[in-house]
Formats: sequence, structure tokens, C-alpha cells
Amino acid sequence: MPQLNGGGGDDLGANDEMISFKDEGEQEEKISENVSAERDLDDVKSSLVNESENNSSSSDSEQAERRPQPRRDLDSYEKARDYFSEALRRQDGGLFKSPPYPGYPFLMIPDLTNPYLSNGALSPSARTYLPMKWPLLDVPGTAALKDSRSPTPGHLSNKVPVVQHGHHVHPLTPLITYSNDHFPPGTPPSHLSPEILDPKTGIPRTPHPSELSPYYPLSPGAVGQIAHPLGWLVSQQGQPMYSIPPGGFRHPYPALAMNASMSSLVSSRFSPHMVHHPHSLHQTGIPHPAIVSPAIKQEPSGDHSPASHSRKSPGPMKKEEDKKPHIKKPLNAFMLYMKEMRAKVVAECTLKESAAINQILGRRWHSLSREEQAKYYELARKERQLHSQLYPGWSARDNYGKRKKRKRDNKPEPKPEDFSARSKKQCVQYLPQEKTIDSPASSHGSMLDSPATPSAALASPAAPAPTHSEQAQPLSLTTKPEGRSHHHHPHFSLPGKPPSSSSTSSSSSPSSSSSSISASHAALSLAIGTSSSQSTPHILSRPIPFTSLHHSLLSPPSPFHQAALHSHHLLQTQPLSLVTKSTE
DNA sequence: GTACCTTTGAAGACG
DNA sequence: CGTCTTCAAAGGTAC
Repeated sequence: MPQLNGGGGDDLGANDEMISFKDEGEQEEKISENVSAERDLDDVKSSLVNESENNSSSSDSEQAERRPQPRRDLDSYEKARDYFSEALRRQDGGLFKSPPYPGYPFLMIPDLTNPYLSNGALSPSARTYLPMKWPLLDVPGTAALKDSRSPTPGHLSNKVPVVQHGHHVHPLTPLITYSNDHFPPGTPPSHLSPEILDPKTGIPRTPHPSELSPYYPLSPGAVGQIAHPLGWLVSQQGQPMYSIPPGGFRHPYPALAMNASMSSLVSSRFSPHMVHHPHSLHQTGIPHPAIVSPAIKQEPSGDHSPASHSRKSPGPMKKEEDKKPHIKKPLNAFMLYMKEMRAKVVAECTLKESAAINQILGRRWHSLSREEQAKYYELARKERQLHSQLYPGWSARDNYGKRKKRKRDNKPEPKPEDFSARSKKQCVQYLPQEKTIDSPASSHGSMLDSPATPSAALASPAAPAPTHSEQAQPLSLTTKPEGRSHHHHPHFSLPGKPPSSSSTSSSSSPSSSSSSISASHAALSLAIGTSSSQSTPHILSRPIPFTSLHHSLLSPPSPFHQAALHSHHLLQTQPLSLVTKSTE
């Protein structure tokens, strides 16, 4: 993680970025030429579609655009999502505004799989769209506490109609359901407590987070699946971020010691049974929830990247596996963002290659406003927190060596041509549109902007200067020459968004989704009790006083801190407003 | 069938 | 303490 040390390295970071971007720059610049104004991807979408694969979507997309149908195809899903995003966007700004989200008619509900368990994946295809309203947001903080039975407006009662069909998860549900593989998609847990069933529909429903006790104390029985804030996001992907694995969820996490806030998180991610079942002890005797039986552990072959498992040897290693189930690392802010946005980008660009998509996502990430990024940082932070709670003994090191080493480090300078070239073909045209690029500033990284405090960011409404300087970035797919250099230089990784610049409403596309996230996030915050909403309203849209940041920071370790630091440095070193490729 | 590619961020490892 | 490495997701591509 980026260290606070940023001090010395700011410039370097900039350089680094600069370098890498240089390569891109050429292409990007070209692209930018074509497009001067920032457009929504959506707008461009149609063109894009036509361009490449012209999936059916071109026309469909438009039509479907605002009218998501409960279909299973990704497309429709996307549409629904967009729709949702739109709705959220309108309300954007206030995470806690608690406006009713009128319209997100259909949400896709992902399978419940434990994101952290490699095996957890269910069939990716198993997605469900359920009609529903945006749950968390409409609930005022206090309201949240109300029992489901409490009188709630009729419409509200259905707010979270969701779900608990075996594979259905509340949209808000867990971004991360730390579930195990035991939950057969089609099979609702027998022990699903009645309480969760929706009285009206009879369908198992997830207690609204708000319904959970103050922040959802993990009461056995009572705890249902609380929607994870990002849950809905994830769902889009088709891959359940946190869906219940095909085996059904049987591992409860009783042993977990959690505070109220944690419980809320946990609850959100775990299906009731999880919580309820007493015997969560692993074979090893470790009372760790994460423990997954070997069988369970096996990731469904297709579902996950082969790499992660490739390493495991089938036979002999069993014992080890038993002992050490593969617990995945918690997703960081960017990963969360990727999960959410990938589908969208794919749809827009028609690119299929993840590498290319990721490049775009990286760009977009940089273009996100602080607030937007803050949401993800905050979520990531919570995820980590939850993860640590769930898997107290887990260490990132445990996963070391599980994946094959990558060679890239050694690889000769990558030429922007290869992979990127291909990608470009498909996306280049529209890339510019995605984010119009004005300056490569983005290279500096989102971190700069990253909200000093997530909470702060959240709290702050659209913030005075949403800044979207980054928007202008070119989305070119070119690879960076130094590829992973940033890795080596943590401080470089702070892209630092120029704090400012342009402004705006958050970038078109990202914002939309992010807004939704924010909502979810807000919900999460509520659930957890984080004061994010309360946090200082005044968040720096731009210059972030370092000291201020500290005050505002919820938790010390948060990335925001770092971000703040970095930004601080950047501010001093560079002109924030117009960061172009970093110049020293 | 699997490693690679690509992104950012987090955390461990190492000097 | 600073730097470097590994892994997290994802899915087409290449071997």
C-alpha cells in the first residue's frame, strides 16, 4: 500500500506515470483529438457497438437502456444497471440523502459465493433479476433499526424483496458474502429462518440492513443476509462476487468476535445459516470461518482464474489444502471498482479482453472524482476489516505462491503495440469519448484525489469541486512501457488525480455506477456505524490539508490517509488543477 | 489446460 | 524505513 512516505517520491511518481503515459500519450492524444468533449460512454455506446461486434445491443441497448427487463443476458443486466445508475445519479451527491430510489426496478442478484474462497463460485450464469427498489438508501439511518415488521410504508416493505433464494441474494447483499460453497443455488437453506421470509411474498427475504439492529448486531437467527453495499454491483458481473457457493452455505462463523459494526458487515455477507451454524470449526480445528473443506475449496473450474489454482497440486497437496483453504485477498478499492464497471466497459467497448478492459478501467479510475473513489476506498477498507474479522489468522502471505509468478518484471520493455494494439482497434475509437482527455493528468493517479476520508468524501455532497480533471484522460489501451513500475514504487501509484480540474459531475459513466455505490456504501456505513455520513462535510475538493485529513479520517490506516498525504505532496509539487503529464 | 496480459491497491518480504 | 514482490478480478489470447 502506498506509504505515507510519499514525501520523497512524489516527483518520481509523477515521472513514472509520465513515462508510462508517454507511450500512451501518443495514441491517446490522437484519440483526444477526435473527441473534444467529454461524453458519456452511454452516448457513445451505440457507436461503439456498431463498431465492433455490433452485438445485438446496439439497438437493443438503446431501447433497453432505460427499461431493464428481467432478462438474464448480460446486456439487459447492464441496461438495468444503467437505469439504476441513472436513478442514483440523480440523487447523487448525497449518500445519505436517503431519497427514495424510485427506480431501480430490477436488480440482478448474484449467486452467493464467498468471494474470498476460491471455490465459492457458482455458475456465473446464475443471476437473477428481481424487481426491487433501492433498499438501503431510502432508509433513514434510524429507520434502519426498525424491525422488518415495523410499520413501513408498503412500498418500502418490498424494498428489499429480495431474496433469499438459494442463489438469490439481496442486491445489497454482500459485496462479499463470506459464504462457503455450501449453498446450492437452487436450494435455499433449510434453516433459513422464517424471519427472513417476506411475509407477503413468502419469499425469503433479506432483512433490510436497516432492519437489523443498530448496525445489525449479529444475532443468530435474526441475522439475515444483509445486502452488501456493493452487492448489486457485483451482481452485474455475472460473477457473483459474493454468492453462495454451490454447496450451500454451511459454515457459520460463530466464533467470530465482532463488534456491532462488524456484525453488520458480516451479517450482510453471510447467509443466516452461516451465522447460525455452530460448528464452524475447520477440520484443522481452527475455528476460523474461512476454513473450507477441501472439496469446497475447489474452485469451480471455469469460474476463477486458473492461475490462482493452477498451483495447487491435485493430489498430494490435499492435506495442505485442507489445512489452508485458499482465502482470497480482500479486494481493494480498484478491484471493487473493476468489478462494478467491467461489465459496463465491456458493453461499451465490446472489448472482451480483460487486459484491455482493465486499462480502460484504470483510466476511469483515475478519472473518478475523489468522492467516487472515496466510496470505493471506504468499501475496500470495510472489506478488509471484515475480512480480517472473518479470517483473523489470515495473512496475505498465505496466498503467496498460490499463483504462478509472473514474468512481466523481466520482460523486455513491452511495446505498446501488442496487446494494446489489438485492444485499440476495438476501443480506440470510442475511448476518447469515454473520457475526454484533456490531460494525462490522470496518470498521477486517483489516489491523490482519493478522498482524504472516505467518510468525508461521502459526507460531502457532490463536493464543491468534484473535479473531474481526469475525465479528460484518454482511454487508450496502450500498455505502459513500464508496466508494473508503479508496483515498485508505491508512491507512484498514487495517481493522484489532479485535484481538480474540471469538474464535474462525476464523470459520466463512472459516476453513474459509483453513485449507486455510494448509495450502497452509505448504507453500509450506516450499518456499520461508521460516521462517514457525519464526517466532515467539508471535504476537500481539492487541496487537502494534510492535517485536516487526519482529523477527518475515520481510520488511520485507510488509504485515504495515504491519498491525502500524496495529494498533499502533489499539491505542493504540482499544479493540481491542470495536471498534464506530470512534468517535473 | 494454463500462463499471460492489464489495471490499482494492499500487504508481505527483503535489504 | 524504503523498495520490491505477490496477489486480488477477469477473460481473451497465446502457448
